[in-house]
Amino acid sequence: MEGSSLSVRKGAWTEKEDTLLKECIEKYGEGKWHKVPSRAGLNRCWKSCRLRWTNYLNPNIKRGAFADDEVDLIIRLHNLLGNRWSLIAGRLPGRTANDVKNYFNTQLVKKKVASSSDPNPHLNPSTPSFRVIKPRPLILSKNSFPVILGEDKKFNTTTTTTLASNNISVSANSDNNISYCFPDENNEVMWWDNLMMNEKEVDYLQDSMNNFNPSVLGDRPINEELECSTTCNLDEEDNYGNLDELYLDGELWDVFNQ
DNA sequence: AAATTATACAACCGCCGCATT
DNA sequence: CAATGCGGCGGTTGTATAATT
Repeated sequence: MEGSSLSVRKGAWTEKEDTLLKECIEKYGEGKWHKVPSRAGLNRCWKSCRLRWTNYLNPNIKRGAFADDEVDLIIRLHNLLGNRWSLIAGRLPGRTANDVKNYFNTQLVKKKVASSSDPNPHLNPSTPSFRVIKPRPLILSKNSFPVILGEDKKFNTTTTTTLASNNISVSANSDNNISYCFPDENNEVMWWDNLMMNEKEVDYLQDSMNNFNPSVLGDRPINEELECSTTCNLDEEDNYGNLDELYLDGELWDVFNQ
């Protein structure tokens, strides 16, 4: 079993141990955690070292109470992603997955249980938005995947299209990598537009607005685990494309024969 | 003031996915 | 293809501190 050596220390870390670990990371950098205990001279398992660094010693960690906007974002992302704390924390600069998980379990679960009359709809289990929206399998057919390109050159309106029976927001970058998300039962897909974009995506979107490429759609939320890519023949006249190939998670879908 | 209970969060554990051999 | 190791994740527990009785 991992980390079960009898001589390995457990429990709270001492200042001395913290110092040794910090010096080790500063010298060798993050990674190669299995080497850290010997390198640092610590009688700890590598997992304990890694956890101590990622959840506590890392200087990038943000301390203090969660701000209102952070709490709101946690709730919204949890509604979308469920208990995928690392993904949620990834959208909260300086916050660790452990922090987010602890906060949610100690602060928000209590409210969730006790607040059916909560005015905040995201804390009220009786509202639809309280539900966790889980990714659904895609079923595509030729007829349901007619057009995904063009439509708005200035990115100032929503670009959606109909895939199968769902309205799914789609985005594509210059490499024809297309991302999409599912709407909730109220057909709302907009709320996390900006929240779900990282700096690279924002930069890309702004760059795209200045130099329109017809194979690019208005940027939409990205589900990081459900990404598809396509190759298309583009009709330059009307900016509408004909789908040639569609890949979902690396698997080719024969969209014209379904 | 002491005992008890509740809370916050640090830390551990087992499992899983991926890369390498 | 199977075995192995590494790194990471989420669930859960442990413990220090605060609040309450």
